Amino acid sequence: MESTAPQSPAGLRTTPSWLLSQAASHAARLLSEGFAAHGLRGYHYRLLAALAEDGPASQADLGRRCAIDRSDVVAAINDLAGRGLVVRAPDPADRRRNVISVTDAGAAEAHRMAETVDRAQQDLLAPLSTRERDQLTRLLTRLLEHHSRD
Amino acid sequence: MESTAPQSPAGLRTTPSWLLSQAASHAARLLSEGFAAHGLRGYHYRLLAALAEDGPASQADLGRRCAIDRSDVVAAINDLAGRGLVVRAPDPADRRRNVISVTDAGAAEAHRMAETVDRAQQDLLAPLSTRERDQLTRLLTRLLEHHSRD
DNA sequence: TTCTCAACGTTGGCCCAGCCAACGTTGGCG
DNA sequence: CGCCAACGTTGGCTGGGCCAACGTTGAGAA
Repeated sequence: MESTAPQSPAGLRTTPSWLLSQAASHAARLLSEGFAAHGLRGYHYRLLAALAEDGPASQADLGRRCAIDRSDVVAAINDLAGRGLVVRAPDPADRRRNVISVTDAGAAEAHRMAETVDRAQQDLLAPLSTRERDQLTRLLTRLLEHHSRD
Repeated sequence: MESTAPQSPAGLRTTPSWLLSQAASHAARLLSEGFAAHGLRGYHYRLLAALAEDGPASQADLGRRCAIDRSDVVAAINDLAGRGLVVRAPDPADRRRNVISVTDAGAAEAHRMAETVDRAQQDLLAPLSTRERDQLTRLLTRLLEHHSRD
């Protein structure tokens, strides 16, 4: 009885929602292992990448761009600023706001982390051919488009 | 500038791991909304379904079958037993163990919840054709097979 | 102008899922 | 008999996400 697979009930195991959640959890593990090597987490990268791509922004803006609650942005920016990857400065034009900008070190780190992310994708998709990867991406994109009509 | 999508940096938005996690989170939301109508949660259903499918088992066994930590099984079985969906009895053959069995009410509830799960799959996959659903399932299964070589 | 209301950053807290350590109890094997 | 493993149970920790409240600041209405 030392059988192999300790998974869920058969009924669930073949269910698309279950497959999705399992696959997502493998992906998350790969990613967070990669991020850990940088001493950072997923949301740090999201913020850093958003800043590197679209330029400086207020914390609230950043939160909206990255779908991170503004209260959580505070702590994450503290971390990034503490490492010199990002600078927090009061906005002279609106004293309610802080302007967050990437430093050179931050841009470099963002670039390195992007490579880490790429490697994780390779690992994740290893068993699939290029064509199949495209298929998967296309299907998932269709799903998301449909389900994010607000 | 009231633009529509408040998502992640462009670099991530097209990344398979990101697509997966987003799709999985939609799926999880659909499922947990469905489960909420039964006053239960996902892990309750996993346990109940495993019991209904494969018959009575000890808590440790159940945990292994469903990939739920044995400490979490305790509370979940408490809930299920409190609702009369399940019975916890000492195993006469091994006094370390409890034997958990579904009651008739439990079997009925499991059946109803399975229908709820089915509906959630329909909602989730609504934008895809039958053929595409099969493709998606096949691709995800391949991914999981590859990544769960222990 | 003054009043009112919204947005900002920040603190603190809650919830959910998953994981792990520890304990006393019990069984099986050397 | 003695040791070790498995059991159920308690308690606690982590990571991620969400929400409420507060004092500050800006902007539009009366």
